[in-house]
Amino acid sequence: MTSTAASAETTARWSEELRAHGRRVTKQRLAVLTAVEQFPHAVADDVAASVRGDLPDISLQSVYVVLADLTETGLLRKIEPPHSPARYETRVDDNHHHAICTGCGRIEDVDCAVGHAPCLTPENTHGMTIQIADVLYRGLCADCAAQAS
Amino acid sequence: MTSTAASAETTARWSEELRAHGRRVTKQRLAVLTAVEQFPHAVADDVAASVRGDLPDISLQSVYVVLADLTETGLLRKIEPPHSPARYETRVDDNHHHAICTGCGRIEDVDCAVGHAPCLTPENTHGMTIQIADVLYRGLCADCAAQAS
DNA sequence: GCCTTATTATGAATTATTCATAATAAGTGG
DNA sequence: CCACTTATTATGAATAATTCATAATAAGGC
Repeated sequence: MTSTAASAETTARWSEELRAHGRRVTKQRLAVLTAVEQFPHAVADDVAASVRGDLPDISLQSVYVVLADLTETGLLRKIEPPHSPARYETRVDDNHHHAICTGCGRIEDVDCAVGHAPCLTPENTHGMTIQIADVLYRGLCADCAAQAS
Repeated sequence: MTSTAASAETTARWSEELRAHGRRVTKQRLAVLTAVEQFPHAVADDVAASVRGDLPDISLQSVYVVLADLTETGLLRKIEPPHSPARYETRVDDNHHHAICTGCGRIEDVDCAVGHAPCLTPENTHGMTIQIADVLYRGLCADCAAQAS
C-alpha cells in the first residue's frame, strides 16, 4: 500500500475539521486522515504503510495513538470484526453497516436495510435502553463465490 | 462462580447430542456443556471455574480446546463482542441477537426485531451473498441507568 | 479387556493493542 | 518573531486472549 500526497484541498478540509474539534493540526493526523480516507476499512498496519509515504519513520504505535485519538474525537469510525484487527473509516455520520466476506475478509459498506435506523426496536430488551445497533453481515463476495465453483 | 453437579437428566441429554453429532462422550465435554447451559454468555475463564467443580485440575487451555470443538460441532454458539473475551451459549438454533451494556458489560438475549430474519436483505450488497446478520445492540441496562442518575 | 483413534493436557508462541514515560512541536501571548 | 505552555508523538515494554505443536490419555468398538 503506497501513499498519495494529500491534495492541498484535502489537507485544508481535514485541518478545518481538526480545529473544529479543538484539536491541533499535525502532520501525523493529516497523514492518517488522508490514508484512511483513501483506503476505507484499512487496518492499523495498512494505515501505517500508507502514512510512511509522507512520514517514513513513523512507528506503528504512533499510528495507533493517532487513530485512537481521531476515533475518540469522532473524525474516524473504528470497526472491530471478529478475527480481524480493527479497521477504520472516515464515513462517520450515517449509521451504515458492513458486510464481511467469509472467504477473503474484504469489507463493504452496506446502507441501512430498513429505513434509517434498522433493528433499533427489538421486542424485549430486558430493561436495557438501546443506543445503537451494530450490524455485521457475513457472506461470500462475488470473487470468492466464483472461485468456489 | 461455583459448579453445580449436572443432573442425570441433563447429562443424558448432552450425551445424546454429542453422539448425534458423531462425538465421543467425555466428562470434559459434559462438564463444559453443563457449565455453559447454567451460565449463558460465560467467558472461557468462567466456564473453566465452573467446570473445576467437577474436574478440579482442568487447565484453561483444555477448556478452550473443548469450547472450540463444541462450537465447531454446533452445540455451542460463540459470541465475540469487542472489548470482551469470547462468550458462549447453548442457545444455538434460533438466530437471536444480543444486547451488551456499555456500563457493566452484561449481555442479554434479544429476539429478532423484525420477523424471523431481520436485516437480512440489505439494499446494496456489492455482489455479496449474505448468509447471516450478526446484530449487536449497545445500551445501558436498568441497573447502570439507575446508578448514573 | 484390547486397540485404534479421538480427545485432552501443557508449555510456549502469537497477535493486536495499550501503557508509561520521555521527547517534541503546535499554537498563543508578549 | 521568540518563548512558553501544553498537547501530541515516540518508543520500549507489557498485556490479554487465544492458538499451536506435541505428548499423554481415554472412549467406544470388537
